[in-house]
Amino acid sequence: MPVNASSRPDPSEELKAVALRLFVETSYAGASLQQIADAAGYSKSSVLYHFASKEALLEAALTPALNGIEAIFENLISRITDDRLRLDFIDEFVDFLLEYGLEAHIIINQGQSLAGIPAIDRARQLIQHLGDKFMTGLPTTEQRIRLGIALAGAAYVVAISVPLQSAAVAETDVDVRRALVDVISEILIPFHMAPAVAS
Amino acid sequence: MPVNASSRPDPSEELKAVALRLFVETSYAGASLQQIADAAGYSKSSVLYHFASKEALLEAALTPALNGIEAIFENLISRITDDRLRLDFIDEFVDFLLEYGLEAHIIINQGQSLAGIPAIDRARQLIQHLGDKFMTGLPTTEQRIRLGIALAGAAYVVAISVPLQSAAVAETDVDVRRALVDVISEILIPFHMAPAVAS
DNA sequence: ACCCTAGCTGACCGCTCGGTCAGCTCCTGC
DNA sequence: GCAGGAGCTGACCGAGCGGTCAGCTAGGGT
Repeated sequence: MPVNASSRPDPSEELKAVALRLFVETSYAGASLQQIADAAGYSKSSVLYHFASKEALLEAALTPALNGIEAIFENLISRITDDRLRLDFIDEFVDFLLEYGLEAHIIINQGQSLAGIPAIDRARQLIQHLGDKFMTGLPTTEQRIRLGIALAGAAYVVAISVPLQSAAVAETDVDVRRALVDVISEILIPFHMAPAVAS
Repeated sequence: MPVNASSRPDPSEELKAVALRLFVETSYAGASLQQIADAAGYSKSSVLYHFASKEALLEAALTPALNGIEAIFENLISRITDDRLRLDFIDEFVDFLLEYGLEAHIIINQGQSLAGIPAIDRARQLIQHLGDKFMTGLPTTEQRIRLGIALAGAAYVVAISVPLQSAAVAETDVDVRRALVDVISEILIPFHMAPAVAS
């Protein structure tokens, strides 16, 4: 057989997926290579055959998500200064979260403790880039909190709700997607208005 | 001297504070007793003299926050069905976050992996209690996501911004508090309306 | 002067961690 | 049919983990 049947998918992909799940559930430090190997049905040695180290496994697991978010951040400035483009941006960001919720969860919640790992540093740089650009000309406390709640809140909601369903990405997903876009848009819409007068 | 001067505060309190910070920065599994002891200026044995185990240290560090949130959840049903009371609730919740941001961060982001530890289980039970009551009669996908983004997003924003300033809880804190209350209220206000028609 | 306890510590324990290595078993190209 | 590499594994390593324990040192009560 050329590729392979459903019995045993690509071991590397399988390991990355299992590792990702455990890194989220137990934290990077808390998930051991032995646990990952057991959960994937391999030996610890086999994991280290496919990936040079635990850190390399993390990097490999995160890389696709990083490439994805980097693509979304292309032409970031123009995409957030124009109201219609900003809605497009939110749209793509939600799509990104739904596809890479686990990766986002790791970067957001464990990024600080994993500083020094190239992939993590790259991710945090991207996030800071986003924050800087988004805030350009709007550096009030409320704006900062608005962005933080919208993006971090959305990332959290997706990360904890995705593993509950895993497969079956049917109608539920459509509902979730639309609700996410609606709520995030609502939170971030006041960005083009005046400095937000408290009621 | 009856209590003690600023030179050496209560060792237990000091250890709990240091442990809390490291549990957030490095995760519970990733923060070793040795690191905690070093950071607090004690030996590992001394930490285990004050707290029977690493788990007991975590429990002791989280308990005040749990008592605080439990008090806020008193009469939860009446506080969220009435619009004015709901605003009071949000008000107190934000105060809680500003005081116990680190504890909230641990419970939200590491609660799953720490299941089995009594204090954590109690915390997760409280959160589920909140979710159940808040959703009563409003079980749409959007409502669920609204609540998740508002509360988790706020908790995240507070948890990462608090350690940056630590002391100096001056005017900045007032700004942050007001912004948090405004944004959360705005997100949760539609809760008393009809089942939320998409635009 | 005495003891006793609170506070703290270094030495040590069993265990698991991430990582190395020699060697096993297939499958493929020749 | 056999050489060779890809895939995988168990045995093993030093290091660090959480936790135990005997013992040191003050200081207060009597």
